[in-house]
Amino acid sequence: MPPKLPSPHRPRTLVPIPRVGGLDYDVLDRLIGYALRRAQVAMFLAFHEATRGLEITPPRFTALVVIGANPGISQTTLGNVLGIARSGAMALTDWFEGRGLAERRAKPGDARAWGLHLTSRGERFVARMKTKVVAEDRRRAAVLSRREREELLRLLNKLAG
Amino acid sequence: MPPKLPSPHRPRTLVPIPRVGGLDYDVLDRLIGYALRRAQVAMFLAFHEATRGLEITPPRFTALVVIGANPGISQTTLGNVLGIARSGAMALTDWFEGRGLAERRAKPGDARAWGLHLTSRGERFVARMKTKVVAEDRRRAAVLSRREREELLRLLNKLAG
DNA sequence: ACCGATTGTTATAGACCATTACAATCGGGC
DNA sequence: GCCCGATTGTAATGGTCTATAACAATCGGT
Repeated sequence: MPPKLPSPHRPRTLVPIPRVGGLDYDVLDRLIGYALRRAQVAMFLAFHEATRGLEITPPRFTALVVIGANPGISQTTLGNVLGIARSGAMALTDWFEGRGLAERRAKPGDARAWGLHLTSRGERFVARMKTKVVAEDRRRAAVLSRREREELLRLLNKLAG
Repeated sequence: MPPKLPSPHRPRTLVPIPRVGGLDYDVLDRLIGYALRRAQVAMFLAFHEATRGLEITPPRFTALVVIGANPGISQTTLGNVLGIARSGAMALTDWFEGRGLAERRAKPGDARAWGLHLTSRGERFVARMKTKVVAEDRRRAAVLSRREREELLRLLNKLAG
């Protein structure tokens, strides 16, 4: 058997959080936080599956979508949207520029900040990504009825504040 | 102003994922995965708040609860429950032993595996933790009605598979 | 014109987790 | 009773993600 090639990027969690038979979960079964975590890992793995080979992670996906929908956005704002520090937003931006997906352009009226924009290659890439990710999200959520899905979205957003 | 002491352990995300006004979220608003992530971060921060000073993270909490409810469980099984590799389960166990919360005991009938058990100090610690975490989970979920909470739990578990 | 705030940047450190390799032990088939 | 593949715990290593701190350039209000 040939040696396994190292994956170019690895999801941080590789396996779903299982429900081990015959085990007492005690209070965990009553915690929304725990159920949330399990569901999130499941959806994350689906995401990773859908974007296989694209080297895309959830933060990268979110960032690209946000840049695409809000051209000229600053790195600081991008960081705020993602809930990460500015240095992290910068690392993301570097990564995008390194692959020709997005670029920094001078911002008229403020010489400190850059405005972020997708390249045309980035536009195509994001469009393809969105299709795949949305399809996978739908597919994974297909265990729920349309009504349940709407309800879940509503409850989650309420919870997120 | 006195220099800020380094926190003994830092949550990986320090701020909630906000909803930035005037921003176009494009397709993100329709993705369950994204809503899930936002809700999870919010609950995680609440968790971190509730366990302030205890140096407890969600995996540590889960592990201690599971050990408490299933004394004699092996490290490998613990890893499976958490969805992490054996080496990670071992690091957790070391951490617990280092603080006198849990211990490895020889397992009758299998000289390879250890059986994990809470110490009496661990028992008290877990009891206190459970109280705090459950209370905080309830408090945070109080934006939902009882009926909504039940429904959310059901939908999340369905999604997690 | 000055001064506090903001922006991007760099360097550094820490937490978390997987991978790999290894030794001891187990257990089923012969 | 012995052998061999599977399992368990362990140690060493590396990668990824993110925060923190410090810095220079720039902005903007007083």
